[in-house]
Formats: sequence, structure tokens, C-alpha cells
Amino acid sequence: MEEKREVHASVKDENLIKKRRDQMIHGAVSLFKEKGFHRTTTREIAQASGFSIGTLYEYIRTKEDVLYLVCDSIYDEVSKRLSSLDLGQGTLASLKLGISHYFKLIDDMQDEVLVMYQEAKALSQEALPYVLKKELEMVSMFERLINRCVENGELDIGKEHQHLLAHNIFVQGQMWGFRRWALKKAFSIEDYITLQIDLLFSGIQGYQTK
Amino acid sequence: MEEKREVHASVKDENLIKKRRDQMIHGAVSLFKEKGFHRTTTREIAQASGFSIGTLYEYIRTKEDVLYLVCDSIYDEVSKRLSSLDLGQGTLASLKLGISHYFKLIDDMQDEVLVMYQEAKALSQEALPYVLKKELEMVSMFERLINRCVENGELDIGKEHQHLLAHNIFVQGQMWGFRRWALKKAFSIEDYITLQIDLLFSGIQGYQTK
Amino acid sequence: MEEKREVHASVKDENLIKKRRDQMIHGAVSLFKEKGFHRTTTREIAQASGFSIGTLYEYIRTKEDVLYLVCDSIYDEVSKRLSSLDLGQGTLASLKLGISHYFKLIDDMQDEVLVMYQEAKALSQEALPYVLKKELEMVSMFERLINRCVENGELDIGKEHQHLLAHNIFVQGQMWGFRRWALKKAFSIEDYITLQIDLLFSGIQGYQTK
Amino acid sequence: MEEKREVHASVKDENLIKKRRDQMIHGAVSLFKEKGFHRTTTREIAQASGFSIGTLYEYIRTKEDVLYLVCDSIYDEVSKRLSSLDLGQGTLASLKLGISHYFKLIDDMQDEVLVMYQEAKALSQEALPYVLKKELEMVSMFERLINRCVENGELDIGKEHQHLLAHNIFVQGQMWGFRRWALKKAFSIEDYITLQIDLLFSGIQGYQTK
DNA sequence: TATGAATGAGTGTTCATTCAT
DNA sequence: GATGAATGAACACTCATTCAT
Repeated sequence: MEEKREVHASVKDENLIKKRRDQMIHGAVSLFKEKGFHRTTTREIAQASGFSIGTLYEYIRTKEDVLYLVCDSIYDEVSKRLSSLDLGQGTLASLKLGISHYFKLIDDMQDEVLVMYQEAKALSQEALPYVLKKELEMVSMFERLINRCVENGELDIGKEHQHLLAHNIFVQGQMWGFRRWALKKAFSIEDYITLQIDLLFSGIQGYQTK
Repeated sequence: MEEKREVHASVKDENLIKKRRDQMIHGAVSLFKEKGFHRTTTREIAQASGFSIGTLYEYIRTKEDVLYLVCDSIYDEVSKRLSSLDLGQGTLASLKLGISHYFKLIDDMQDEVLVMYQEAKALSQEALPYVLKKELEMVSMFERLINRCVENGELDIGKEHQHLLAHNIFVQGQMWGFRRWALKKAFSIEDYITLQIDLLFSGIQGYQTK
Repeated sequence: MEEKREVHASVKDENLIKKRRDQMIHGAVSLFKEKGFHRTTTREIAQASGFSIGTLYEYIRTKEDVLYLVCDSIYDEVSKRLSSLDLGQGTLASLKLGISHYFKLIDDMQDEVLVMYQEAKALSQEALPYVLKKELEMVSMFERLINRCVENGELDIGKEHQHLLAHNIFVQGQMWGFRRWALKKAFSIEDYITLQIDLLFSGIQGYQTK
Repeated sequence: MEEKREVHASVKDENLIKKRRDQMIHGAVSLFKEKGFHRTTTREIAQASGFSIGTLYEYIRTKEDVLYLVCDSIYDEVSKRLSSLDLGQGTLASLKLGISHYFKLIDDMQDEVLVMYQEAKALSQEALPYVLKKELEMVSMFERLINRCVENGELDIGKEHQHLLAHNIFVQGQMWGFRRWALKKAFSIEDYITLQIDLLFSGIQGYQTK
């Protein structure tokens, strides 16, 4: 269903490729988080991955491939963990639950989200679209969730509002990732979820606050 | 009132410093926007500024100084253009107007906001706080605006909601800057403003949609 | 017995390090002799060593490391070739022989001695002590030789004279290295040795010139 | 009597040239002593001299000119203060006095001597000879002093020994300058003078120790 | 005569990438 | 498949020197 950008490997054994790339992604995430993509060297990535620089290049073609692999893997993880959302029943409660799951997930994957968020734009024009596409897919997921509520008569907002709302939810999730430094002073993740849902929902037409 | 981090210049003439740094900031913004801070070389910055690499270094000490100067200048510009907000009367109308001004401003300063948004984190631990502080000041500006409405009895939301709402407004402004690629497909800036205000306000307790 | 300042290498193979550094030292000595440390570029050192600038930096961390390596190696060589001195029997004849060996050695290692002599002071405060320490060890070597003669009753001079005499011998050796331009007009190395020993010894108390 | 290498100045007023160059030499000596010629920038020299970089270049053509001027001035000073030596009567006592004067002078002019000693070799092939020539003149001064003693019958050593002795005295003077770090642990300048004269003289043929 | 802003060739150093073993 | 030594283009930054004012 979703196309991937193929990253070339010299090695043939697919299992080995998977294994080595997992080592690589794991090592790279913590390095990228600590010092950013540009300040991290391929040598450091190789070392953090537990193999030599030569071996690293058996599984990628360029340093940027590592970033792509990292971003791709993070999105996959996020998508996988969010896939349950689609099971929503089209009730406001299930939409709220979805948002809550999503925000908690972001909190769980702080490092990864931060990395993706801050470094993705370093991807080349070739690789960036693949990542942005995934982002839009996630927005769409929320949009579908919202739309189902509308179709179910639980919400009464127009197409455009639905679309923007989905974006807002998505960005508010990321916001907890990239603005933690400011938000943590005032809110725990639970507070954040409660308050954001308050703010979000009490304004949606047709929803009766009291 | 606000402390600045001093950037060292070898040249003494303050007017000249101002002039050259303006050239520099202008040249750097478009380069940073195009290729990011890390992929931009100091020679390119010098060239885009209209002077030699030697001259560039008469006005800064390190490449990072350029980034700081750029971020600092953008925030100054944004702050200056937002200062009218504080004149708000504590009515919902003036709050909406403030938000609208802010979103339009972001739209105006697309390039600058994008750069600041994406590259600020490349600042060293020494310079970053100065920039983050400015960010918080802007959030506070919105918080005061909101709070005035609450005190005026035009809004009825708690302290925490006020704080988060200010953050949301701030981030939604930035969002127009850093997610234009996705939003522009669906909305013009005017649409965006209208819809976001709808979404924001129609949920605030005590506000009567229609 | 003697501590070394470790110079970091990225390469692990110790034999290779030894080999490459020998190439490096050899290339650097002739460059430093010709144009001095400061006027020699790292690129020139790499080229004279027979490898690329990248490879050079696999075996050192900074340009100064090259100077340290050069100085260290020269002292090692001098020390090695002088170690026979310690075998002296405590006779005036063996002291003279030692001096003669030393002066000839300096003559042999003209370039190296000149370099060390003129460039060592360019070493940082961190590396300089290691080199000065070696210098003092060499002075001590002569002092022991002299002292043995005194204990043997072949010489009758006080502690202080012994100490200064050792310094004088050491410096007179170097003098042949760094003042060759003036001395060569009047003396061959053999002349120099004979005359210096004359001057040195005919003044030592208890030594009977005729 | 002695040729100078002319250093070009754009300014005409000879008195001004003298004044500015004195400022320059004074400033440069302390800088060269502290960080060496190569690590000192022309800007620093200008600043230490009390005028601007532009003014500096009104009185010299290249940075090396400063070094030449410094070396030249130091030798002039040393020569001037040693000129009394020539008044010696051709007695051993006056030779000793001369040596003593010279050693004390070196002690007095520690910084200058050290600078000259360590940096002179950085002079270009064009300027170096002028400095070396001065050095030889000083050696000759000692040689004449010694020779007068020989002619007076107070000493009985051959031409070659006389020549080498003069070199030795000259170098032993410098030695106090450039090896103070080692010698000061054991000797005061007075000790050094006494002991060196002991060592020097008690060996000269025809001189009766006691 | 004095100033100091402007210049740009040159420097030490890094690091992604390759390839022989 | 794995290794790590070798490479050199590229970079940030310096500084001697010039010249318009």
C-alpha cells in the first residue's frame, strides 16, 4: 500500500540487512538526538551501531540514507502503534481516545519524535517526499476519525474545519515533543492531554459542553 | 529591558556594524532557507552579503554568530510588529484581531520564520537560551491578551487553559510557516485565519458562537 | 623509566603507526630545517611523508604533534647513540672519548639537532616539558661521567663546577650544530673536537697539561 | 662603519620615524617574548605600539621588518653597552672584567636576548646576514680582547684557540639567556660569572691559578 | 600623517566515502 | 561479509597588507 524508497545495500542476506539496519537506527537515533544529524559523523554511527565504518557502508550508500532509515523507521513505529485508531467507532469518545493515545505515544517516543522533527528537513529533495507523505497519512488518519464522527452525526463541522482540525491535532502532538522544554514547567502529559482535549472539543460545533 | 548576547565585532563604527549586519542577515536568511544553516558556507554568506569572507569576519566571530544574529533579528522584527497587540482592549474582538495580525505577520515573514524555526536548534547552548527566552515572551504576550479578556469577563477559562491556549496560538502561527507545503493546498492565509479562529473560539467557554 | 606524552592516532595497527610516523618525522625534519616549523604547512608535511593530508591526520591530532614527534625522536636517537657513554670507566680518557663521541654525533645529526634546537620552543606548554626533561637527562649523563672521574681521583673540582661543566659540554655540542655557519670557516669537526677538549681540560684542576 | 639594511618608511620626518620605531620595537619585544614572532600579529604590534595598523605600515613594509628592527636595535644596544670592553688594557683582569660585564648585560637584557636568540632565524635570507654580521662583530670584540692579552704576554694560546675561546665566551653569555630555566636552579648570575670564569681561565695556558 | 575597514590567499583540520585485504 | 587505512574535497577561520578618507 505504501511505497518505500529503496536504500541500496551491497549485502544480499535480507535478514542480515534488517538486523544491521536496526542496530544502525538504534545507534543513530541517540546520536542524532544528542548532537543532531549534521554534527554526527558516520564513524560515530558505525561505532554506536557496533560495527566498523566499512560495514556501515555495506548497508547504506550515503550518510543521508541513515537519516532516511531513521525517519522511516520512526514513522513506521508511530503508524503501527496508531493503527488501532482506525478501529474507532465514529463516536466522540473514540476520537478523544485516539487523540489521547497519540499524545501518549509522542510522550513515549520523545527522542525519536524530536529527532524526526528536527532533522527530517535535512533530507534531500529525493527522500523528503517519502517522509512528508507519511506525515500526511497520519493527518489523514485523524481526518478519517473526525469525518466518521461527522457522518455519525456526533459532530457538525464542515470539510475544511475537519481538515484543519486534523492538522491541529497532529501538530499539537508534535508540539509536546518539540516544546517540552516550555510545556513541562506547567503540565504533565496527563494535564496536557486533558487540557488540549478540553480546548479542542469544547469548541467543536454541535458538541455541548454543558 | 531585554538582555542581548553581544556578538563581537572588530570594527568600531556602530553604524557600519548595523549596516553590514543587516546585509549579512538578509543574505543569510535566503541561504539558510534554501539549504539550511549547516549546508551554507561562510563564503556563501559573505558573497550573498555583498562583501568578502574577510569582511564577514570583521563583524562576527563564528559562523554561529550569523545564525544568532538572524534569529535575534527575526524575533525583534516580529516583536516590533506585534507590539501593537498589547494595546488590545481586553475584548474578544481585539484578541481575534491580535491573532489575525500575528498569523498575517507570519505569512509575511515566511522565509524568516521558517529559518528560525528550523535552524534555531543549531545554536550552541550559550546562544539558544536567548532565543528561547524571546519565544516565551511572545507566548506571554498572547497570554496577557487572553488574560485581559478573562478579567474583562469576556472569557471564562482557567489559568492553565489560558496558558495552553497562548501556546496553541503561538504554535498555530508557526504552523502556517512550517507546514505551508501541506496547508496551502487547502487554504489561503485568509481561510487559515478564519478557520483557526473559528476552531479556537467557538470552544471557549462563555463565547457565544451565534 | 621515562614517561612519554602520548600522541593520539586514529589508526590501530601499532606497526603501521611506527612506520608512518617514521616517514612523517623524516619528511618533517627536512622541511622544518629548510623553512622552520611555522612556515611549513601540514600539506607539505604530508607530501614529504609520501601520503595525503587525510592520512597525516590519521596519525596525529594537530600540527604541533608533528613537532613533538620530531623532537622526541631526535632525542631518542641521540640518547640511544650516547648510551655507550655511561660505560665510561671514570678515567679522563673515557670522558674525552665521550665528549668526542657526542660532538661527532651532533655533526652527524646536523639537520635534526638544528631543527630541535630552533623549533622546540614552538611546542606548547604541554609538550615542552617532556622535551626539556630529555635535555636535562643528557646533561646529567655528562655530569655522571665527570663525577665518576672526580670519585676516581682523576679530577678535582667541586659539585658546582661539575654541574656547570656538564652544561658547557652539552651546549658546546649544540653550538657546533647551531653555529656551524660561523665555525666551519675556521674549523673542521675534528679541529673543533680537539680544540674544545684542549680548552675544556687544560683548565680542569688536577689535570696536568704538561 | 657598519652598513645597515634600510627599512623603507613612507613617512619623511626622520625624527618621527625614530620615535615611532622606538615605540614599535618596545611593543614588539614584549610580544615576541611572550608568544614568539610567528604567533604575534601585526595588529597586536600596532596596538602595543600605541598606534593603528595603518600607521604601523607607514613605517615598515612587512611584518618581518619589525623583527629586523627589533634584532637590529637589540644588537645596537648590546654593542653600545659593550663598547667599553675595547678600552681593556690587555690584562687578564680586564678580560675577566669584560666577560663579567657581558654576562651581566645579558642578564639585564634577558627578554631582548631571548627574543633575538629565538626569533632571529625567522628573518629572511635577505635580512639574516645583517644580524649574523653583528653577531660576528661581537665575537671579534672578544677575540681582540683575548688577542691583546696574548700580545701582552699574559696569555699563551694559539690563534685557533683564541678564536674558539671568543666563540665560547659569546655562547656562554647567550647560554645564560636561553638556558636560564635550567641554570637558575643551581646558580645566581654572580655564581654563574664566577664559575664560568674559573672554568674558562684555569685552563688557559700560561695562566697560573694559584 | 593617521586611520581602520576591506580584502582574499592561505591555513589547520574534518569527514564522507572507497577499496584492498 | 567485515574491516579499517587511505583519500582529498571542503570547511571555518586568520591575518598581512592595502588604500580611501
